[in-house]
Amino acid sequence: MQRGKSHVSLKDIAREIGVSISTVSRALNNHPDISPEVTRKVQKLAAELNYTPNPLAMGLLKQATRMIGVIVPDLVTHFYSSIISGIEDIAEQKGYYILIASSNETLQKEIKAVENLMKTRVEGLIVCLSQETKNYEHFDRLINNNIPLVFFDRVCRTGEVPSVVVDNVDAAQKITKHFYKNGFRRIAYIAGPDHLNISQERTQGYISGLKSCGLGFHPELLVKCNLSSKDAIKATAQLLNLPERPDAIFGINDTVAFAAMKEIKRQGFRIPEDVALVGFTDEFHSTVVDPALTSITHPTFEIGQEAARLFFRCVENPEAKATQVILNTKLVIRKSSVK
Amino acid sequence: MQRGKSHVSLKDIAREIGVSISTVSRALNNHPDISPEVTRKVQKLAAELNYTPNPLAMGLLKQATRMIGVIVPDLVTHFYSSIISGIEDIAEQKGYYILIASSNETLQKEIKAVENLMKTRVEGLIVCLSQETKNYEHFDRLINNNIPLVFFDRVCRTGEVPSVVVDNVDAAQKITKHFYKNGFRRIAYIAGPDHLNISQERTQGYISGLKSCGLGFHPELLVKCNLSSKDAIKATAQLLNLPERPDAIFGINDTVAFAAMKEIKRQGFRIPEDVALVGFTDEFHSTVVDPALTSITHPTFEIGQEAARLFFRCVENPEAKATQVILNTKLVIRKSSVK
DNA sequence: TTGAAAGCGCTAACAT
DNA sequence: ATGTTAGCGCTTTCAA
Repeated sequence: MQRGKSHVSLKDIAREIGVSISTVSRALNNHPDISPEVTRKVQKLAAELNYTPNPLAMGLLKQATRMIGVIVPDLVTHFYSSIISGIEDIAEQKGYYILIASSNETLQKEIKAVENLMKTRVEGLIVCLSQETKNYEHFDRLINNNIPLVFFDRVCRTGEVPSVVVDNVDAAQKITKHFYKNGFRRIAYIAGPDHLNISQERTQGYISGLKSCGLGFHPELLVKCNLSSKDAIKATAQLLNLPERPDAIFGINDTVAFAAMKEIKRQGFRIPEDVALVGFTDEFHSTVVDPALTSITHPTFEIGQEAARLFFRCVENPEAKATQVILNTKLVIRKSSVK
Repeated sequence: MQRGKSHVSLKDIAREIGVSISTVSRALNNHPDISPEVTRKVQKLAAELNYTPNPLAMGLLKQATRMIGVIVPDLVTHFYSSIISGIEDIAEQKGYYILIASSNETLQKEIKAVENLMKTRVEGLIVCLSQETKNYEHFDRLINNNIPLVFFDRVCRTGEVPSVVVDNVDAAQKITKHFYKNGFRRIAYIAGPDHLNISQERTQGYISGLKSCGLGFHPELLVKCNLSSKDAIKATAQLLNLPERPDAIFGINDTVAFAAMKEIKRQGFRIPEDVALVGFTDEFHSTVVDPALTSITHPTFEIGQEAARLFFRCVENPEAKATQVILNTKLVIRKSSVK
């Protein structure tokens, strides 16, 4: 068998059996007009020859590629990998494939990824914004063309675009209260860039959590970083060097939490005796580190599944109005935050 | 703009300018026959309308989809994510996209993944075998049809299929010798399934390493597991419960190394004082755990790049004979193995 | 019950 | 210098 001809087409089957291409097509689709005998013969041969319809031809004809583009800030974080698995799970059930691209946390690569994926004629996009993204023109173009689009975790344009998020305010409150209950009073928070919804919401939960515990908000205990390991270490150092050191820190996400852990240890502080730590992360790594990290765990697989479900709702009903699915997080208490 | 008509075609441009479709095609491809004026006009309009050639149409015509299928045992391990980034890096330069599938370490899903990817008409496959795979029929079908195929890390059919691996024998020897140099004498090894090349080769390196240190090989110090966390914990427990406990352990890969670390700690042993530990892993996690894990680091990104390069060699020259690229690993010494 | 023809978007051989 | 035609694989109207 030759390269480029390794796939059987309707033509091959038609020639072999001695009927027209259209008859073969109908037979394979169980069209009632075709005689049972021909249908049987065609289907038998097709099975033998391992016929599968050419998706390029179908795509061209139906103007539907059955492909979804997925853009994530990075591929090497368990958080995104796991969400992707969730998307894949639902997509597979619908006979769709996903094309994965990484923005590497930069706006420039995100724009490029949108362009490239649209070039390949994906039917739409499922996206988690890069940390740099505060300009949404590249998405507005999709919105205006009514191309299916779903955001998850880091979202924007929530009025027009369906999205999946977790209840960040609640999560951050849970953390603050947990610290309080365990005797910590100088609770610090390492946030991310202001324009990200996750950062804003968690900040809001942090502050309202402090209030409801009767603690004041001390601006010096809220530091920001750009979500990179390096910057998170700097932020942690800044906190540890305060005249009045915090006795508890929580980080906005995985990367930040682990970086904070490294820096706290490096400076010779004990966790949780000197500084308690809580992360915002998924289940995987929290138990590998030492001490095991108390953290808000995300239902990552479900986030992916929900995002995919919203996506197919868009595909099937382009007029439907944008909804937001809010999932709950869980505070899993481990050693890093209990004296 | 309507759904399903959000992409401009040659026809649209042709109609607008009042020339034929082929003229437009030629103009866009800078065909010398076309008058400079028409060429200019066409290219200008194409740019304005954001024309991009329809890859489905091109794929149909050229019988080349510019897509590569990639199958990995799982998506949530940094090792594979990082390799995928490497593949993507080269693929992007060549204008190819990759379609990622996970076998979830099962043969059944691997077969399914091969089938599905072939159905989408990827031009070929880059694969790391699932841990269950010892039957290669699903790949033989590709080989016989001369469909581009490259294996990495866990490989088979190396005579016929190009592959990228690391020097596993050497790596395992390095570990054994490192243990010896640091005063450890009862060196244990947690291997994987026998049929996997990586397991065989590392076992071989382990044994020859022992020999070259003048240590005997004690069969009870070589245990096997199926590469799952759970099984690796069992294997570790088995080692720790030996009448004569090993004073050093190395695990065949990331998952195993981390599981071993957990179990050693859980049983109350100190690392490295009671039991030293070395992992076979990539750089990312080794420094997050405590104590930091000495390990053989894989050049993951390069593995991906090399695999992609081999793939394109197949595409460009289908007759070329299968070569194997062997990359070197590095032993990075951290606290877990030095008393 | 079946076949012929058109068309999805594109290129290339073959006219003109 | 440009247009026409055929064909990549498939479905679907229209004809028979």
